[in-house]
Amino acid sequence: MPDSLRRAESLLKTLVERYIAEGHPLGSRMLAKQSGLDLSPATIRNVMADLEDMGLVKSPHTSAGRIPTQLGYRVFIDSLLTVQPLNAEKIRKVEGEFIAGTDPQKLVETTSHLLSEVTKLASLVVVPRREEQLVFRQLDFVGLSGCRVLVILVTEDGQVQNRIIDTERGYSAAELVQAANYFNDKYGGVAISEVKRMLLADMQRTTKEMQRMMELALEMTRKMFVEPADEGDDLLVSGESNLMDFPELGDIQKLRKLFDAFTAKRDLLHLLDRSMRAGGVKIFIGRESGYEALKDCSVVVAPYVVDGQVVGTLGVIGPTRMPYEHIIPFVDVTAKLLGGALSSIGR
Amino acid sequence: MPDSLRRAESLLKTLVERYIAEGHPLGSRMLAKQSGLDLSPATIRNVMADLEDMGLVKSPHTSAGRIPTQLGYRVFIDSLLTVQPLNAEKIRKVEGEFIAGTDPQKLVETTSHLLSEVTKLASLVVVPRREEQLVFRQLDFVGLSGCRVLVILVTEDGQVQNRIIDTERGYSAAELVQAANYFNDKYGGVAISEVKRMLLADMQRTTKEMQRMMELALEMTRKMFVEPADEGDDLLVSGESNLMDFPELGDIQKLRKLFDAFTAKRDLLHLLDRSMRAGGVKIFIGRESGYEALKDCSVVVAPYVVDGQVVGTLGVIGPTRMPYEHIIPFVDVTAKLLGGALSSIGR
DNA sequence: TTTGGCACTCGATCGCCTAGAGTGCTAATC
DNA sequence: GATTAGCACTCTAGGCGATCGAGTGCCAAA
Repeated sequence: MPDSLRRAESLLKTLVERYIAEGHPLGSRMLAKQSGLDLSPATIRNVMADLEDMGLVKSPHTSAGRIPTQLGYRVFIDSLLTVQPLNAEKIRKVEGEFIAGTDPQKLVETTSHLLSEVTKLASLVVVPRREEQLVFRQLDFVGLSGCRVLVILVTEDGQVQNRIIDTERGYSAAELVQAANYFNDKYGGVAISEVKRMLLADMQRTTKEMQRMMELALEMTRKMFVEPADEGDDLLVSGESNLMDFPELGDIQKLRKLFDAFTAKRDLLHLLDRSMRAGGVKIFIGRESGYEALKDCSVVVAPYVVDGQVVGTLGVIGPTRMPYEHIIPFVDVTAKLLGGALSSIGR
Repeated sequence: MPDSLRRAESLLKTLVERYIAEGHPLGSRMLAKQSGLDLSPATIRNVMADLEDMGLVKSPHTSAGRIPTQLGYRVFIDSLLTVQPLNAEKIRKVEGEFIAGTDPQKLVETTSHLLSEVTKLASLVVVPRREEQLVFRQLDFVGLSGCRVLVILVTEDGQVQNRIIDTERGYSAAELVQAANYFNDKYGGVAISEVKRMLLADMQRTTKEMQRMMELALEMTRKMFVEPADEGDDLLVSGESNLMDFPELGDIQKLRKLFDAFTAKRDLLHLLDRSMRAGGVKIFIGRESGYEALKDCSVVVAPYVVDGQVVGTLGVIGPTRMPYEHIIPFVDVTAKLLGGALSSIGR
């Protein structure tokens, strides 16, 4: 019966919409009025019973109307949601935040704040530190006290990483410059991962003639490249405290778990990594994320693309009951804008 | 009557101690047992009435025993507290965290985590970015796409700051190297604030002969140095979620205000700045901090010293009811250790 | 000065009740 | 056969009152 099915869908839609907007369970009476279907509460009740059998809605208790289940949200989002396109003015305003001439780090931070500011949720941005995608540009050695040397690594996209390392012996400023030059000539423009491999190979067959200068360069760069640099990607979170405004997260215990997840980052990073492959916006509802701490939350994320390559992911996290129709397009355009801004730095 | 006064003090001391430990208001009966003074509850009640008159204790309601007031805590800390010295083993363990060969940024982050980890409170560390104290060491220019140049600034203490700037025209790699050399020779070892001043002066009297090379160096460094760099000091907060475990901060509204203060940072920075001058550990109890959001919190901070100069402040923030006798010495040694570790990098 | 005694206050907890919202089922209606 | 009205039932929220226990303040005795 496609007719009664359509009706059920329509009712589910208004139920989810109203629930998202108000936060109260919806009774048959209310739903009859809101639906615009001109049905009596009794009929609505029958439909709701069916929806409950299908696992799309549930009631918190006997006399309390219905709220969507996780599955209900899923169906709503997948086939019932009518996304509100951002109006041009708003896009313009957001675009203005991505001022061109800034370095990647700043750009990513701005994006993170923008996301949480506009959505009033917590925002997540994965900062790509994945070496596979970075291309080596330049290295600098700066002698510090004793045998310590500060190594500064610049990649093609303008990221700067630095690290202090201990060397076997002290080196003069001239030696350091020479070593850096040697290194830069040899490896400039090579992917970091490749540099790593070449270094390892070079270390094996260090012949006498290259010894002098290589020795130094190798010693220092080994520590920089080969030893585990920073634990891979990094995650930027902001607007966490926005989540405290939602009554469904009012339980301090839940909140604590959530905040701990923000600081631990590991699980979240893994979650965001999963959505790197997919093309557009991806949504995890409640337990779909696979993490207990997020069971009352939804995560809306989109990968962003620099020079045709997916390099990172960004998105927001909030209560399951969030205004998806606004959040989804916003996350979408933000990802595109960030990708664009980052691409323009590279070249 | 010094005798009855001593008694009152002793009672206040045990009251504060017990209250810090248990969190419940203390009644006369309980206090009589705990005090070890061999007095009847009735007598205790009289003393408590006096203490209440003095504004040192109060009762939440008529039949609920007494808790310390802000003033009570103050008196307790100033003259009654017996600080527990850290045992040698613990110091050793903490010392181990300050591995020598790391850069300042990492060191400060480690300290921040250590503080919150050990105290189970939220930790605060002011990262010194104050230019007055930084000494210029080296500059690098890395050409990016178009007219964009990445400027990398290294200071004597091994800090690295970088910034992308837009220039008037594109420069060749050789030009960039030359300009950097020129700049490094001229300003190496000079305090940043001094570099700024000299730059401003030089820009005025740019004579022809220096023009060639100066022009470039000036253009780029003007943006780096003269335009407001990063908004001054930065504040590192960690372990915020520890605060959610305290029932006295169980009110979501309060918590929200507190967390907002952490992200806003401005007020906190100002507060920590105030304690830069003072020598040792400084304690702000409740409203003493002057900020509404902190009215139920205490802040324990100590400045840290690098090469004889106070450069920053660190500490913890938690509920007024915190175990001061452990927190205070811990903050104290942490400040000393961080100062020491940072000094050893400088030279 | 200390203490015992006593009246009093107040919060917390429990049980009870009611009002209201909403359901599910059955029988009547279209 | 689908829809609806009617009705009994369930459950929550909130108010009311009683009781209990912890603790105070004060007074009079020791």
